[in-house]
Amino acid sequence: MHGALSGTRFFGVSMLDIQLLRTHPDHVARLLATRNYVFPLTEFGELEAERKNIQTYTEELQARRNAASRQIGNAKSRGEDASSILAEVAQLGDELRQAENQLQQTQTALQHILLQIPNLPHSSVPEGKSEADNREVRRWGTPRSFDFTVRDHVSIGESLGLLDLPTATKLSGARFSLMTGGLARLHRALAQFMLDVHTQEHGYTEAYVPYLINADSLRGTGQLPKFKDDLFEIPRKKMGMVESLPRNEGHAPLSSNPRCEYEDDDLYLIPTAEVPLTNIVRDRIVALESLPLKFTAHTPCFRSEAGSYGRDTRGMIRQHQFEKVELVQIVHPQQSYKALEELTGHAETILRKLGLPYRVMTLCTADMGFAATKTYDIEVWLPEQNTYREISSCSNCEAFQARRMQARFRNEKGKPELLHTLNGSGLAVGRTLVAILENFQNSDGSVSIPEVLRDYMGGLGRLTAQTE
RNA sequence: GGAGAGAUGGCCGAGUGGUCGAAGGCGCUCCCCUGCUAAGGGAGUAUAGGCUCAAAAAGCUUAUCGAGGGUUCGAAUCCCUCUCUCUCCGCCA
Repeated sequence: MHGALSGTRFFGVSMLDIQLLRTHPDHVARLLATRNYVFPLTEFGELEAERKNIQTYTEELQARRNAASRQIGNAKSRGEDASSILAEVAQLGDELRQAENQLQQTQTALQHILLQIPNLPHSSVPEGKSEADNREVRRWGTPRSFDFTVRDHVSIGESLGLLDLPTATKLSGARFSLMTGGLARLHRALAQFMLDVHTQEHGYTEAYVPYLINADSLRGTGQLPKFKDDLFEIPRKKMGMVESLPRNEGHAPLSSNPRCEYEDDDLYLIPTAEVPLTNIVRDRIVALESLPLKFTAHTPCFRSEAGSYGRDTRGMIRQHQFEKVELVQIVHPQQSYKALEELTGHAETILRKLGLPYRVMTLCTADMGFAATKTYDIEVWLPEQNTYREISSCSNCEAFQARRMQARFRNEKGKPELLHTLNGSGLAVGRTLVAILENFQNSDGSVSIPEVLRDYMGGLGRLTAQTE
């Protein structure tokens, strides 16, 4: 019927608990401010009041119409004359239609606000203004000291003849890589190794997932509608001319659909496997006993990185295409912070096994991603840059994504309840490769291969210029 | 790509304009009965939103039968568009 008015659809895509927003808007605004997000309190308040009025009025009219229609049905089934009720209810039509349109407009306006709001930070997250306020939690490993001049991964890879960035640029453009021989194999070995550790030691279920994904899924995890520019969009070819025919015969304009401005048939290249893995539970009510769900997948990731031109332009640190082994957990709300610690530990395990020094940072309120309530970044030591660089980001999203996805479980009372979702890189493969090249470089230009990877490398102990 | 058939609650499945949020069955929950088990009897069993309310409880109400739109006083049912599933043909790794 009038689906756009349906509460389920409408509030299903809001990100914060709408009740919380209504009852404690000031509190929410204060928390959001710590994320450098200015919540339009006044506008929200006004729209909310308007919504309340119109919705009450609309539903009242609907109730009257429904009652009248029922009477008509009754009368007719008894063979009585219903024309007086019919005439009475006929007047309702215009009024109702108008009210419904108004309600829809208000809902849409409200929706625009709601869709932009990031998640609220957890109380344990340090307040801060920039990444400078992130807090170090722990450090592992000691950066090696070199008795020769350290080189960066580009220089190492190119002099080995295994990394060819100019050719990648010829093939595709800036921010793509071409690796060959032992380096390509090392890259593959890393992904295999990570997957094996997570499936065999950490209890994750390996998944093979689509790399092209729809708008519903991206909305579910929070990439849409706000971060559309960061995505590669694949338009569906519709060659037929049929499309030029009018699609809607009714009066309702297309734009009255609150979702349509970013809803389309197009597919998008996944920016991370978090999207397909987390969306596994979208529109599902899972059994309590099945929790926690733990998935891992090795996938390419595609990012247009529209906002970061000029950062990390050299080398493989920031690419349009890179590989990642992703960890996703779908958990009981009471378990999610414990799960965050575990998941972060799972990612750390990879670095420990590889022997790469790292530190763990708690991101401050200003530096967290859109969907997260709390995030640990794991930063690996890069000797040439003489600093730690992000190699993994592990987040608890609490019910933020679950609310958008309508991902629920049946709780102890048998009632549906929103799940909590977590994700983290375990790890970014390209950056791990960079870290290996730089940390394990030798004075003769070769690179030692970490012990745990040698089985995956056919026993090879080091990459040399001759490495095939 | 061509031709056809479908999409209903946790599951199966009925329902072609009115009292249908939806028969019946299965499952599940509670109660009764039986010494235990099995069988049997009874009751209940969708989700989301809004309003009243300090809150809870409760009450009233709206929406939802793949999605969106239309017709109608009234749509699971009629019309249009889309998505997905199945069968056959073609093509293909």
